[in-house]
Amino acid sequence: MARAGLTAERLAEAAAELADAAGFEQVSLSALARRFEVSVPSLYSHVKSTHDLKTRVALLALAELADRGLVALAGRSGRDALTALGNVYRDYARAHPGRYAAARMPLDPATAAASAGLRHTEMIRAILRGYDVPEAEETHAVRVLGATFHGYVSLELAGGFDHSSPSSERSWSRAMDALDALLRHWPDE
Amino acid sequence: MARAGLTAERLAEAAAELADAAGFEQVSLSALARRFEVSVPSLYSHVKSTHDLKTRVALLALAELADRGLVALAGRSGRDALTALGNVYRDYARAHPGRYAAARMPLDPATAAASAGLRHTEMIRAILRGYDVPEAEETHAVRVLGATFHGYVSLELAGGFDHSSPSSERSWSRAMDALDALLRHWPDE
DNA sequence: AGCAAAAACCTAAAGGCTTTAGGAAGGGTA
DNA sequence: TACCCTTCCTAAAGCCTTTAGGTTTTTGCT
Repeated sequence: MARAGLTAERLAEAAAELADAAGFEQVSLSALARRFEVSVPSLYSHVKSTHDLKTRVALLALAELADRGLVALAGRSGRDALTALGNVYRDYARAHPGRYAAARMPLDPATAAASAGLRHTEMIRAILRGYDVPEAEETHAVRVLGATFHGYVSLELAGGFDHSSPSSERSWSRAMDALDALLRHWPDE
Repeated sequence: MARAGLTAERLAEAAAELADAAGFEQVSLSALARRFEVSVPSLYSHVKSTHDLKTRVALLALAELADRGLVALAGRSGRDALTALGNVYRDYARAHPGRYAAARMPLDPATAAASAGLRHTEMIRAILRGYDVPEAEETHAVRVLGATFHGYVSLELAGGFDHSSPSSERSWSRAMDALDALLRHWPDE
């Protein structure tokens, strides 16, 4: 019988699509087996476990996000760079909620170190170059920016800002204004 | 045979303990049935489904958090109030990670409306009374504060700030400084 | 107290998911 | 061609949820 020609990469890609369509928690080897018309145990030739599969989706999402962030930051600085990167996260989360959820999955330290996670830190750090945040404060500022980006996107995605005015669109824009103002006037220690 | 004397509330409480000890995803009717030495289907007399159970844990956590927030805000204003409420979220998340995860669970609109979620919004709005944020900007500021609180706590809980200096403790303190500064100098529209 | 109805509990069973064990077939290579 | 590695298979065990339908305990009303 004809082979499906599976690889761990193709499985991760299909799992990412499934996650976006049905939610990250719905990702299962069973679902993928159906999708590729293959028996479930066959998938264990490519992937160690469901957790392994999900981890691959997480790494995929982190890498895609970092790629997009890098493109968005090219040639921009200051407020421009800030909103560009913010929009990358927000747009990605809305277009690929399952992948975004995957990217938030806790990774074990070794996997995390080999992931694109560090590139994300670097990108936020790059934004700070357009502002006068003292070097000793950089990490703090990176964490605050990362937290606000992630927190906003995560609350918005969970529907926290639905059905109430003003629109989330407007609040997001004001959030970017606020972060810009914050970085321009970063408080003294 | 003696009855276990279960109620939906007792189940939710036990589920919350289980969530804190083993993770919110580990919450299951099976585990609770073992815990109370009762058959699994018996639990359906008290709870409609696993989803129902998890929703109850979410409501429990939201209410506990709101209660603590209210106490923390009493008699405080400005920066004091800001850090007090921030610490409530952060401390709760660290002491009760499973409950905190539950509180972030997406609720359907009707359930969300009946939850303590609105009290949370009110508490953050109360903090703004200590600052000169224009009324038309209140909702935006509430969302930014909520996003930063949640985002920071969530990233910290996922281990994002482990194994790197400076300490997360220090960054949290600086994050509170930053939010305070932001509210004192909220940017014009 | 007596008794019926409601509530709490049970067993049985179906169906979905993961994972391991062990075997068969496709495809490349000597 | 013959071999071997990889991909795929069936079988089976173990966990989880949920529904169906029956029994026992408790409650509450007369």
